[in-house]
Amino acid sequence: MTAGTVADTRSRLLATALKLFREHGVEGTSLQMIADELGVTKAAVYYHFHTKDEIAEAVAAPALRELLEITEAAAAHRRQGARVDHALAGFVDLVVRHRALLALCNSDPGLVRAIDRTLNGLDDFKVRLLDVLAGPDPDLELMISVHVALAGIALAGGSPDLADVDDETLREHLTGIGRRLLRRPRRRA
Amino acid sequence: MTAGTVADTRSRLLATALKLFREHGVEGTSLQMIADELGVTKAAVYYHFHTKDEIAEAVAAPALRELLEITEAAAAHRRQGARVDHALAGFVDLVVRHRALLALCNSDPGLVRAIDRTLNGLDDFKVRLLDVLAGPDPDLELMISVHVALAGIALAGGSPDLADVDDETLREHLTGIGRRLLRRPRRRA
DNA sequence: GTCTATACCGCGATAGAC
DNA sequence: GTCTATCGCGGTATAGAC
Repeated sequence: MTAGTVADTRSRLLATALKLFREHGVEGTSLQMIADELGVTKAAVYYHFHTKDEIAEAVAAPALRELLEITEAAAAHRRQGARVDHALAGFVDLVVRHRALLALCNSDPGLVRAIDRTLNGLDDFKVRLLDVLAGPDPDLELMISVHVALAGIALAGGSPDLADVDDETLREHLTGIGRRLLRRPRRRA
Repeated sequence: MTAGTVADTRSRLLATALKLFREHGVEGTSLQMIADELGVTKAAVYYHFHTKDEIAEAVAAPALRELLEITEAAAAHRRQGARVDHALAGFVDLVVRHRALLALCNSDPGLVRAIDRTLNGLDDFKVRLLDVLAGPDPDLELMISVHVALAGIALAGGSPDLADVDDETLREHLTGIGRRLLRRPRRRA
């Protein structure tokens, strides 16, 4: 029997959307294009997602959920040093693994807007992560360093110039740079 | 006599556009809104700028021109150390002075897109600046550091979290962080 | 040279038939 | 669950008044 038609159409739709987003950006992709590629009408797309933003959010959701989990897990450590290590390593890893998505965010912030409009997500995550990385009563220098580190790592990860660096190498370098910025220069073994 | 009506309308238009862009973002600002605020019709706006992108470009143009000049001036130094110092100081200064504009870029990359579509600008500038900062045959670590530094400084400068840090203080901290990232830790007097 | 009136077409979105 | 039809608004474009 033809079971799972619903979930199937939904996931086919998401896959198609992601592909088109990567090619044309979020704003540059119309619902019509998605519908045509799927062989249905615009209105059919609306049945599954009531808004273009919802589609963008669904595309970005897995990475965001991961970021939240990493941050919470990091916050659970007892020592501040361990919190920073965990959060930094997790953030770098996330950035490296999702750099295609990040490149999309940078070139087309329609994604960013969609995310924090519908999921109210980015701000919460950012504040929480900044907290964990800066620790209690950070001085101004450290606060600014944390901002530079997060923004710099995320954007550098998504930069087309570094697209052909392999994941492991990029991860190592970004972690090292992050540790220097956050005043934790050396890592054991 | 009523001289300078032309330039006047054009600059009033730009000022109005900038104000509305700051309030609603580039994509969130319609030509109709700009026209209404000025008390003219959409077509009148079209007379001065044939495209919305042209308006966005005109808003960002002064900062971009400055960036180009700084980069070229930096490249003219004889020693690589002096080139880095000049470019870094100039970049940080630019970021700090134009952080309102930068905040706009971050929250609404419509600006970014408009810029490098019409002016073909961002990429050229970025490549040139990366060159100057990384110097001849940079290793991978330095290349990545430069990316992190540029992206991090620009985004941190535009961050709303740091909006109430005064210019001079922000400039000092960003410069210090940049120098650490670019392996030029100490600055003389 | 500067603006108004008017139009076009594609977009995101909605209502309702099948 | 998908379609047709329709809406209002957006950016773009032209003709023509002054």
